[in-house]
Amino acid sequence: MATSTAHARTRPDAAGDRTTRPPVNDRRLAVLLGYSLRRAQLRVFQDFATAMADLGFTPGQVGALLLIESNRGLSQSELGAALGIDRSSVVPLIDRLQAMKLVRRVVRASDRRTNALELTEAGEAAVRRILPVLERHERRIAARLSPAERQTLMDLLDRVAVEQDAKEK
Amino acid sequence: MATSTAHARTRPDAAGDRTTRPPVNDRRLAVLLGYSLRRAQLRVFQDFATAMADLGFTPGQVGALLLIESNRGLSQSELGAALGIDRSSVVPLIDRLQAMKLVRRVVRASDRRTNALELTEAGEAAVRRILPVLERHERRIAARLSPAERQTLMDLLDRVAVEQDAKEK
DNA sequence: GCCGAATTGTTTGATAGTCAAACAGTTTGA
DNA sequence: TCAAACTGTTTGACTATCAAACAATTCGGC
Repeated sequence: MATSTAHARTRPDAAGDRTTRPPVNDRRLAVLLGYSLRRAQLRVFQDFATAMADLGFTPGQVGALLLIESNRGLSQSELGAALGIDRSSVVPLIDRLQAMKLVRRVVRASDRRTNALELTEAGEAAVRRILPVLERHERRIAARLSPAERQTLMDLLDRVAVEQDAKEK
Repeated sequence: MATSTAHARTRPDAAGDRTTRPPVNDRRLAVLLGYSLRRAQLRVFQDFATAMADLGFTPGQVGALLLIESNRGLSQSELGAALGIDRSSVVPLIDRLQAMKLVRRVVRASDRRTNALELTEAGEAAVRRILPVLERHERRIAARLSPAERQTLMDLLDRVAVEQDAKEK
């Protein structure tokens, strides 16, 4: 799958299926929720990543921009927690966005340890450019779902994502 | 989230919420299917990875073992395609499993280019050890779902994972 | 049969993403 | 006042991944 785009097969019939290519047997994995989850997530992420790459952004950068837009003055640690990455990983991420003139690090007088993150004018413009691309992405991946099914899916996923309440047994 | 386990906050009230810590605002992301998907997948994968680590395996190794078990004589390229990784990445994966004496590379007379992958006795024993752990993992992540809901979730996910039929517009 | 094209496994970089640990500056609470 | 905690940062290591090139082997059209 990942290589199919990289390798341009020239032979007419060898591209996908040799006369009778037996598909790989999944039976041990196919019963697992995590298996379906992984495949769906892979496809969605792929679509998301290429859609954002067209705009010149990585998925992480888009997440950061959208979170800063909705949380002006967010600190780098808070951003990292929200993105699920270490705060030391936030540094180069913001470095890059700052070099692109999309994000500012503002020193706040009330607490000189933290950097309050803000979007610049160009950053807000970038978000406005991102939103419609995001909507098209969403329509694309939910193309085979009715609105009700889409809502059901999100509800069930959120239920799965809930942390187990410290019952580790 | 990832850091919450690494950092042991000792201060009683600073652990989760300073008196009124405003939770990070998600509004732009929370409407996206991919967002729910990512969080659920992260939690499931975490559970899976730690469960398998207890057995001494990485997720990739478990996938390889289960696929070889269900497809005796699989080639490395086919395995890579099934796992969604490049065939060059399969090499060290199988190297490791072979060093553990769980997998054999068999040269087939019919095609001396390919390696037919097979489980050893120890490999089959490993699979037998893995299966119940897999079942417990599955029960854990589906704990908040009824059997019907679990089935619905898998069906919807499989529908999302379907490749878009070459309509790239 | 012959020979160019394709396939397979492999090696060798290169890249990206992540964390852990240590640090200095700053704030906080007893 | 001062030890403990928090913040951003740097550095180093590690993992996972791919791309490209290679030799050995097979295949298909002529």
